[in-house]
Amino acid sequence: MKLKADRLPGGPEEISYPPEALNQSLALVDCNNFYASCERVFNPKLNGQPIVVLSSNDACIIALSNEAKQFGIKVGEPLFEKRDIIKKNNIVVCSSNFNLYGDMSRRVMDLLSGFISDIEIYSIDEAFLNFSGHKKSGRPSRRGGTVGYSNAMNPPQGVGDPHEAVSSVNHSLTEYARTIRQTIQKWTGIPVSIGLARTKTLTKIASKLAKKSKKANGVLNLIDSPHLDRALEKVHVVDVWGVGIKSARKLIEKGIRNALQLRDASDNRIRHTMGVSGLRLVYELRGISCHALDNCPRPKKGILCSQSFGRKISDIAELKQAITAFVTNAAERLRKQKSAARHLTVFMLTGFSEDKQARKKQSLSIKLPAATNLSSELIRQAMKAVERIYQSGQSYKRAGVRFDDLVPSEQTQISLFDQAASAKTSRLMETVDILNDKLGSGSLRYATQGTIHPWKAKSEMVSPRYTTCWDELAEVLAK
DNA sequence: TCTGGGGTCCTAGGACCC
DNA sequence: TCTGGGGTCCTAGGACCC
Repeated sequence: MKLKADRLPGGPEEISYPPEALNQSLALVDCNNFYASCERVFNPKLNGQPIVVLSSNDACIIALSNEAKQFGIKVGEPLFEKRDIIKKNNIVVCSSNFNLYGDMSRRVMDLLSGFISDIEIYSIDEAFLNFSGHKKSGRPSRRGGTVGYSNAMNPPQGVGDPHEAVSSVNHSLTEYARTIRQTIQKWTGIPVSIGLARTKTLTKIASKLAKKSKKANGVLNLIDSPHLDRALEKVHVVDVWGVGIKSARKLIEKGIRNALQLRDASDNRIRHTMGVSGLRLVYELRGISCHALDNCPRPKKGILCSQSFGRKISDIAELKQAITAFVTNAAERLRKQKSAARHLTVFMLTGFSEDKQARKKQSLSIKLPAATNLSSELIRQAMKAVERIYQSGQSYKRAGVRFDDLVPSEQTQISLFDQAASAKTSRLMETVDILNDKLGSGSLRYATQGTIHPWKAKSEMVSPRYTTCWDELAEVLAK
């Protein structure tokens, strides 16, 4: 594909990029060490302490406080490999507590939405904000709010000399970001870093530098900044959003080591090394937006439930119990977003082999006779799949189920013959969902799930669900 | 003996993200 | 002894068609 300067990579050639691809003012708000920070909010004894937070099954380290990072521990490393360092340095170890993190995330995002309506919640601890419309404050946005700053904190609008106006608006944006940062810290206890720039990829870089730099004090504005090139030069190529370890190796081989060199590399070279995604990324580094802000949450395209077992499992009955539980969980989420699946995949993995690398994976994908979100039907199909791929004598350490090819549930085709029975099952599902929502997930279960779960994951060092469970509220002692 | 070419659709797997 | 879980997008290659 030949690219012209004013065409966006990956799109039809006749589409030139829209003017708004060039002059956006975006921000990325990124919570610092989010899980570790959540643990600290309700347990101030942890302030200043090194903390690591574990994945499900207490297996891997998935988050660290700054203090813990200093000991050279990295995200993704298995706990058992770091036991010595943890013990020696009195590092606090927490099992993950997603009830708590999810609720804290909601609080942060609610506050952000109060500041600006054009917001994309990108992950549990990050959101992109779009300030591009600030000169037209008051214009209705797609979400029904207004584009621009909230009234209480409307910054001065630039007037007079256009250059001065831009820099004045830009300055006020930085100040506004500081206000946001202070408010989040004060109201939720979560520290955040904010990066401002023309494209999402550049805001990622800005927020990363904001986090590191003492001078930036948590906010870095790279919009029209004379320091942009120097900033890009500081960022190693593997730290650029969208460059993983595989691409980084290839780029380094070609002498591209930092974000500045990546930005200035030729289109052909990048297209050849990293494909069209790489090209988009490089355009973003040049200030041309290829990843628009998406402020409208869309239904998932696939829904997955998988888990590593607390111990190895070789009994097919136990495997079936686990898979039934996974299907039930994923089907609940499927119905929640009002989708039905046309495709179901069951997979099972052995433990790691002795060379610590290869693990055997068996999987089977089934095209369902009709799109469905009924747990009973999905379980029936999944059980057939288990029977087909299960190998007696094999011991499994992880399994899962995935629904794909999702369609809106009202589009599902039901044969006339099945219509009455299916309507009845749908009503049953609705009731089960309502009750489980009220009484707690898993209160009503299919019998095949069983009542004893030897495959359940470990979670031995979990903190209380301070904000989402009445029995586990934080206690304050008054003396 | 000689063994098209272009198109579409589907799927598995790779790479990446948090 | 002990190696997470939930996603998205892209690509290559096979099957199939004319």
